Amino acid sequence: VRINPEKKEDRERVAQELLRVTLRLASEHGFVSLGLREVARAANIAPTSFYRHFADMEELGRALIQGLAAPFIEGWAAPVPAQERAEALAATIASRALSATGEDPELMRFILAEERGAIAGFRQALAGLLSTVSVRLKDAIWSEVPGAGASAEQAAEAILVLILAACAELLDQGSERSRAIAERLGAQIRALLAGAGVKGKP
Amino acid sequence: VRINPEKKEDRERVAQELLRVTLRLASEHGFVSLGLREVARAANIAPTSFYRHFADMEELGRALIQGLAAPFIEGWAAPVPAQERAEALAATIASRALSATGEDPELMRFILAEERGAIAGFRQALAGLLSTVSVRLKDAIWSEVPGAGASAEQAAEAILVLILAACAELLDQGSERSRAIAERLGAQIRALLAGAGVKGKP
DNA sequence: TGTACATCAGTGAACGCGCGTTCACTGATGTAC
DNA sequence: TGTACATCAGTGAACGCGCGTTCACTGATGTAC
Repeated sequence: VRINPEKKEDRERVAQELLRVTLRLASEHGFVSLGLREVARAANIAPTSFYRHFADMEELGRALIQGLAAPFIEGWAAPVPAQERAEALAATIASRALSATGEDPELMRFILAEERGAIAGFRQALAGLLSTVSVRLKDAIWSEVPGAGASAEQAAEAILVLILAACAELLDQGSERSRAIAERLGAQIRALLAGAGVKGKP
Repeated sequence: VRINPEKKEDRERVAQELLRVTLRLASEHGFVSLGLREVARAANIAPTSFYRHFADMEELGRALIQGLAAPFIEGWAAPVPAQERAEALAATIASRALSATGEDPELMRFILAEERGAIAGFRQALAGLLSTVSVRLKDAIWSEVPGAGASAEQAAEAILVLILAACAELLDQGSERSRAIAERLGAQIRALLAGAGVKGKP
């Protein structure tokens, strides 16, 4: 029994719509407050049709993390040709995260909220995704400062935390303060790297 | 019409019980998922009795922030005799925040979750409470490093962000890793202060 | 001191409503031969 | 090519349930005189 690619596309489109609609509603009331009927209503499907895609809201939440949050976050630390210096990598990740916040604020709100939220499984999943970013940063510092040791990891983790905080502030403050937020983040990152033994531009 | 202090105590006791019970349930399912009946049930009062204390869950949430979160957070930066050095102040705030996390994890979870959560009013209220901590830290840096300028504020805000992230990790990791978390936080703070021009212990 | 009245936290009954879930059905599409 | 069957997303009706809220009442306590 082969599958019609056209029908498969239809099915996928509805599932994606459920995910996007959930992000929109979650940015207003919070994911845990959402009900199956509320989401189905916003996606223009019958409540019972929800079950054709997800067993319940928890499964939908997991799909959100694996299907939308994961590529979103992994994109921040995606490789860039000819960029091996740790400070430049940190600046790139920061810049990408801030841009991503502007491009998909609802997804960013979901990530920031659930990273600190009450659902332990979501916290763990998001921590895992975010750790791949800080690990990449740590490796860059490590290779640049041979004797860095644990301080490379501490610095990398601190930088990621500062980046997320800046994204959270950007979400609330609006884009008119985005310049100030980006500059402050840059200064914080440079201070941290200096403290970890990474020298700035000569 | 004077008020019987004994009755007033009773009333206050029930209200406090509602707040504590809400914190407990919120740490399990998230504040926005809680219903009035669920909270009343856990506090052993009839659903209708809830209205004797709060108009709705939103008002209870505001009381949580003003009544429990505010003194909790303000305690971190409470003055200590003979402690003017910025690095020592930062270490004190960090230590107090980590201890507070161990002593009242449910309140800490609430603060961390709602600081990033979907309710804008809660985010703003908590940001205001937390900013008093970073302002105190900024002042200490400022008075110690006269030429610090904006970098004092940037460093103070970064330190607070790192402290909160450490508390979040402590909540999840359990107390067996508390030593490692505290030491990493200390190293991150020292690195940041060094980058902001604050010299470590001579 | 006694009596009448006011205050107020707590409560049970009752309401209308939206929820999650089940079920049997439709209709479009694909497969077998 | 035509016919019979399989698959499957979508749906409306229906269910039992818990929700938020209103109302009138109780009973303990305080106040007035």
